[in-house]
Amino acid sequence: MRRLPTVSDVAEAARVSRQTVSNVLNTPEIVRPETRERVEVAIRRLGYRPHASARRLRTRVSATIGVRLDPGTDGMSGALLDRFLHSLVEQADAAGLRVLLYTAADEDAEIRTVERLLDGADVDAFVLTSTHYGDRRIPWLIEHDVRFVTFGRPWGEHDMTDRSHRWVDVDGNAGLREATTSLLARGLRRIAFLGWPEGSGTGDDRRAGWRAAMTEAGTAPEVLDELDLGVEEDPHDLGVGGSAVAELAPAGVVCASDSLALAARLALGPDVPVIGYDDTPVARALGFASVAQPLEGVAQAVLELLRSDEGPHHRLLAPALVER
Amino acid sequence: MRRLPTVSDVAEAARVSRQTVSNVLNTPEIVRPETRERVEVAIRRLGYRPHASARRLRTRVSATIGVRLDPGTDGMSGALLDRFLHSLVEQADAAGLRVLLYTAADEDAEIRTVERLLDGADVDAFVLTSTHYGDRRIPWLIEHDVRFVTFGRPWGEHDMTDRSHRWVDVDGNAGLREATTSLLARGLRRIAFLGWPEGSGTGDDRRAGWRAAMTEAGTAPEVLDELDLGVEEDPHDLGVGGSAVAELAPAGVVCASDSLALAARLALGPDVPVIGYDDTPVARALGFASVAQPLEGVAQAVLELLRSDEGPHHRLLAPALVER
DNA sequence: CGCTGGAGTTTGATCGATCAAATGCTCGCC
DNA sequence: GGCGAGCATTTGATCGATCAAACTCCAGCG
Repeated sequence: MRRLPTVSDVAEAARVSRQTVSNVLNTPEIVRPETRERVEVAIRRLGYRPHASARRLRTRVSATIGVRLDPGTDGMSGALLDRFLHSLVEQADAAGLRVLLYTAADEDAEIRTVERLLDGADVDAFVLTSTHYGDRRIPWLIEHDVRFVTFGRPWGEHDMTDRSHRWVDVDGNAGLREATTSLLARGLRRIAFLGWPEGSGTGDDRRAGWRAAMTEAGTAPEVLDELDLGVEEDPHDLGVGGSAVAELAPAGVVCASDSLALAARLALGPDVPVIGYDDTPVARALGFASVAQPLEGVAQAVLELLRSDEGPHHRLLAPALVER
Repeated sequence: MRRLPTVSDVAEAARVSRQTVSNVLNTPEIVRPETRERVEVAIRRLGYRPHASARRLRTRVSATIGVRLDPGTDGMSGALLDRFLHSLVEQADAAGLRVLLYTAADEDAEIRTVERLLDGADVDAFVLTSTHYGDRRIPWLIEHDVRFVTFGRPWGEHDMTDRSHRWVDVDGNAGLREATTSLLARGLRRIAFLGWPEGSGTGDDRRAGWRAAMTEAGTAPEVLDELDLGVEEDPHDLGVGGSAVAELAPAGVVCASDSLALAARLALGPDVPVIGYDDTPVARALGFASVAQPLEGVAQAVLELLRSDEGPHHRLLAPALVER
């Protein structure tokens, strides 16, 4: 394979110095227009492309984002991460950033991996998904002054407005409120909520959205409690959630996930409207409504927060109800 | 942030030269054991980690694999790629390789991206998924002497035994044969096939597996043709496949995908056994059997083919039927 | 006329590693 | 005793880019 052209080759061809070529690439505004033009022609003619590793060595910037690929996500929303990743890579690319994947069995292993990636100058910022209660990675990253953004708010623990922790999240509360409202608008009153047991941040947030909309519509507290179902999600058995919701004989159901919605749908049949969460292919296939996360928007927000130092350090995006 | 230790720092601490430290890391067998020991102690004490970019600049090897994240895969098997990616990253990490993602809108854009990644020494090998009939990327890669492996055989076009194209694939034919045989073993005879219209490599391969098993069991050709359904898959409407398969009133159905299996299942009810393909969460949730691709095995095979120059240049793996 | 300042460009050093060649050392053999 | 072979280690150059400082013009001004 032929030797690739370097800045020096371009410099020679354009009869300028290496540094001027470098300037044309990095700070074109300080180069006189006619010189710049000459260099740009030479770049195109030689098919020059900067050598990323050489640049990284010198600048100590890798322009690469590390993203962890979670092991566990074997649920129905595995495709969710997939779509998010796709948007992220697409937009990162447009911004001249690369996306490097890594995995780790547990948090400690992840911290070691992160250390390795940072020291090797492979990666200079991280995007974390599926943060959870008491996540040990967050304080470690903050303490080591590592740039990162999480997709998911910090539940509990430290202050949500802490500027050292940048995060982007989707407003599940608003999502369920909208879902519930849409059923209320159809004249339905007895709308059940099928979610997970209390204790998970996202789950409780979604539940609260349903409660708010129902309360606003004048539902009595004891009815609300009756209609509120929290079940452990079991990918191998939809029965639990299904039979529980069938017993209530609700006029409609809003759910914390599409797989719960699937359980409800199968138990209740197509005549009782069911609304899921995440708008997975299952929802599309079975034709029930679902709350869709704006993943492109999340990806965009993540990149913006990673790059800027000013402005807000967190972003809460509204999901959209996909009616069917 | 403190300055990271370099080879020179380690060399000084161990009272040897830079090169000896480098040798301990890369070719430990040529270093005298006691010297090696001293250097290793210094490495641990200083917490030294090689600077990946510096090494890449010098060696022109990036130890990074580029993987394209497809845009289209919005079907039910999007999670498939996800699981494959996870295995790949995990195993690549164990082998000291990194995985970099990229996207591209079309094949030409992908070729340009690949060029950029290669020239920037960001990536030195590629893994391509979802190869299709007449894929222009393959000849380009071969011609430019780029190391790559595809997950998916070359359908049609050039010789499947061509050593310049390394590939790994799953034997869908064997998978459907096994699925069909398992239903035959239960005493069922009228087993339908629900797949895509003829013309797709994977689809026809799976169909052929069903045909082989059925023919072996003594099914007459005209019955076979009657039981053979090819429908366009439409994620928004399962009706087409469902009503077609219901009309046949089969004793069992084997399908080319889980979403087709879902359509069959919904149309026929839980009493007619249905077998899907890909073992997605939907199959698990609804409790129908499915042919599972051995994705960890695929990832392992991909890495083996990428690394070795000897031995076979392609690998066909057998899937496993997951009964339920 | 000479001095200052700034825009535009060039020069030399550097990032952290590995390669290629040179050096020192020990051992065996004539 | 001298010499070549072979092992272990060191030295100097290099990969391709950017940084920091130096240099060259030329306009503006007292």
